[in-house]
Amino acid sequence: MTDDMDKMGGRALPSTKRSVPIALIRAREKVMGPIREMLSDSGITEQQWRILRVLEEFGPQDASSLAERACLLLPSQTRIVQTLLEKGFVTRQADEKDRRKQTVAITEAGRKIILDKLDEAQAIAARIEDVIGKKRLSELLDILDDFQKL
Amino acid sequence: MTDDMDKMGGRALPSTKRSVPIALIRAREKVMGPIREMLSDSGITEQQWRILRVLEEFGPQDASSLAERACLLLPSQTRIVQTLLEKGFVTRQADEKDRRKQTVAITEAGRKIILDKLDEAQAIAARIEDVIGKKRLSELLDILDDFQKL
DNA sequence: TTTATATATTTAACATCGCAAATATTATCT
DNA sequence: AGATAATATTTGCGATGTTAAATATATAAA
Repeated sequence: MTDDMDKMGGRALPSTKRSVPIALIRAREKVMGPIREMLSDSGITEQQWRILRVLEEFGPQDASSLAERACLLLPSQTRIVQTLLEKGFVTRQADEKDRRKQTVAITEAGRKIILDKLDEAQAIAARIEDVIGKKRLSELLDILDDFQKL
Repeated sequence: MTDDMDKMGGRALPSTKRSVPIALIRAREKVMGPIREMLSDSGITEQQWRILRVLEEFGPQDASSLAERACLLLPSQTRIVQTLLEKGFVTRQADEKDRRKQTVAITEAGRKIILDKLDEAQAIAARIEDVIGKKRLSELLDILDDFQKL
C-alpha cells in the first residue's frame, strides 16, 4: 500500500500520469506546437484559423453553428469574429428572416490565408499520421467521439 | 471531386469533423464539465485542482517540475500558485541550495480540499470508464502518450 | 575575481476561456 | 394587441493561455 493510499484511507484517484484530462491537454499542446508555428507569421491565432477553416468547409452560417463546429464558446467567438472582421477575413450580417441571427462568411482575403498555409498544414497532418499511425489515429478519433456521450 | 477540392486544386485538408486538435478540445470539454461542476462550490478552478493533485501525489517540488506534471505553462502557474497561497492551500519557499528555485508544497487545508472531493472525483472517473470502456480508455491514454514524440 | 553565459522564475501584455448578466428579436399565450 | 416566455447574440468580469521581456541566481570562462 502506498503512502497516498494510507492518507486516503485505502482509496485513491488515478495517478495524474494516467489522468484523462491531463493526457488530453498534453496531447493537444504537442499537436498545436507546429500549427502555431505555421500561423505565427500570419498574425492569425489558432482559434481564428479554426473559424476560417469551418467557414471555408461549411460556407456562410450563423454564429451558433459556427461556434459548435469550431468548438468555441459563443462569447469567445463573438470577440474573435470581431477581430477577423477588422482584419477583413470575414463578413457578418444579420439574417433576413431572423434578425437575432448573425450570418458569418469568409472573404477572399480569408480564403487566401488558408490557401497560403495549405501545403504546410497538410505536411503537419501527414506527420501526425506518420508518427501515430493511420489506424491508431482513426481509433483515437473514434474514441474521442464517444466522449460526447458523457 | 468536392467543391473544396476544386477550390484547393485537388488538395484538401482533413475535414474539421476529423481534425485531431478539434477532437481533443471537444473531448476535453466534455470531460471537464462534471469536474468543473464538482469544484464549483469549493471556489477552486480546474487548474488549481490539478496543482493540488500533483503536489499530493509527488510531494513538495520546484516550480518547473510542478508545471510539467500539472501541464501548465510557468507564467500561468505562477499566478495560480499565488492565489493558492492566498487561500492557504500551498506554501512556497526558495530552495536552500539553489535560490533560483521555488519549492511548492501542499498544506493540510489543501489536502482537505482533495479529501472532500475524493468520492465525487472517483465517481466521475468511474463514469468515464463505464462510458468509454476500460480497454478503450487504456488504448486512448497509450495513443495520447505517443503524441509526445511529435 | 570579473565578465559572460546559462538557468529558474516572475512580470507584462494581449488573446481566449468560462460563467453570468444584459440586449435584441422572435414566438407563444391570453 | 399586449404581456410573457423563449431564442440568438453580445458584454462584463475574473482566470488562464501564450509569447516576450525582465529579474535573480548560479555556473563557466577569461
